[in-house]
Amino acid sequence: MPDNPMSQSGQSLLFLTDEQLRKGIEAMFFAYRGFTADPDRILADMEYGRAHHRAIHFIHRSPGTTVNNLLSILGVTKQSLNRVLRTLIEDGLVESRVGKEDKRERHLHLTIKGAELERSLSDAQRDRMRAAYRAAGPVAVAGFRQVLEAMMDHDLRRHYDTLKDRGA
Amino acid sequence: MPDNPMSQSGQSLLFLTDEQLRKGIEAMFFAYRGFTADPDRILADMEYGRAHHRAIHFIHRSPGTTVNNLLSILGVTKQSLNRVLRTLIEDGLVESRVGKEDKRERHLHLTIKGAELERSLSDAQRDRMRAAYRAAGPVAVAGFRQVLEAMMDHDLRRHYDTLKDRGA
DNA sequence: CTTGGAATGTCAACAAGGCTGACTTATCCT
DNA sequence: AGGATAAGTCAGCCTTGTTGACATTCCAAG
Repeated sequence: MPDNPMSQSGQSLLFLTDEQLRKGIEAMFFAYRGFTADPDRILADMEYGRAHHRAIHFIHRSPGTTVNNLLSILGVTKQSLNRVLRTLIEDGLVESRVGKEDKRERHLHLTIKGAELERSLSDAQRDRMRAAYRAAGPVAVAGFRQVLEAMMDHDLRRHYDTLKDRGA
Repeated sequence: MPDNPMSQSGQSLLFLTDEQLRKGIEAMFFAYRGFTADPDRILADMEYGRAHHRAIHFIHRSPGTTVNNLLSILGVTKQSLNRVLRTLIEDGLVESRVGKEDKRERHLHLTIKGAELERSLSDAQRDRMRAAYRAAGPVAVAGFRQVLEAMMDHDLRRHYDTLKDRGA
């Protein structure tokens, strides 16, 4: 069946061509813009940016996480994170509690107000994701996740997997 | 077959849960970091950044494109693009030719030197993409593209489609 | 044919959010 | 007691986004 591009041989030949790979690269670029567009719009009205969104997301995801842990998840420097964290704490969106076991540590939690913002940001982002999932269907979604997971750096993949199954 | 998560009913119930959507969001976040990591490493050694990479990519992709067209593809202001473009032109990676029909326009082309950098950047990025594609397989790749395409903003999707099939 | 508006591209100045490096404070652990 | 670790801070830099003002060119209405 040499004419059917979906045949085994056709698949194995075509999906790794430079042309296919380049389309994948451009798809990532354009899709990521869409992915961040809705939260960005919400944040633009406040004095926050994408960095605040990321911090809020992962604090919500791992309540009580330490600054150090957040640092390695986000992959930024401590100074960068600290600037963001300081404004979030000052504005009463995030609470920093001295560690009970180890008093050097600070455990981060969202306040009610912080959880509200997290909710509105993730609602917006999930709405788009849901529409994309629905349009593409469950088989496509499984493939989407597989490729993304294979694309991650080893270290980030570890963080992703650690978060992955909590509460699933 | 109520126990098989891959059954029709299981699929249609599970792939749109908030939990599934949140995992997709995190997969996008971590995968995008991997996606840009290799070109970023190359660029860090020079005095360029990700913005230069994007400009070079799309000039390579659409030789002779105007500044205005590039602007709407990249979705930045013309001042932002101009700064990047100016350094690329000064360094002899990009050539800007006054339009023949409309002298207000500037048509952009990569020089030999520019094409060499483009090559090394896209080689690095394609290598990672190829490994991910190979690991996930052709069916997953098709799904990956479907979900990403459904996630794009309408305007960006138009640009993506316009680029999509040239030379494929 | 000229003149005014629209379009294209350039320059100047500023802000967000990355980065490095040096340092302090508090705490833990050997 | 003393080194290692967690967090926070200050200073200063770079990239890359922003807005506003401006020059050039085109085109169409008077």
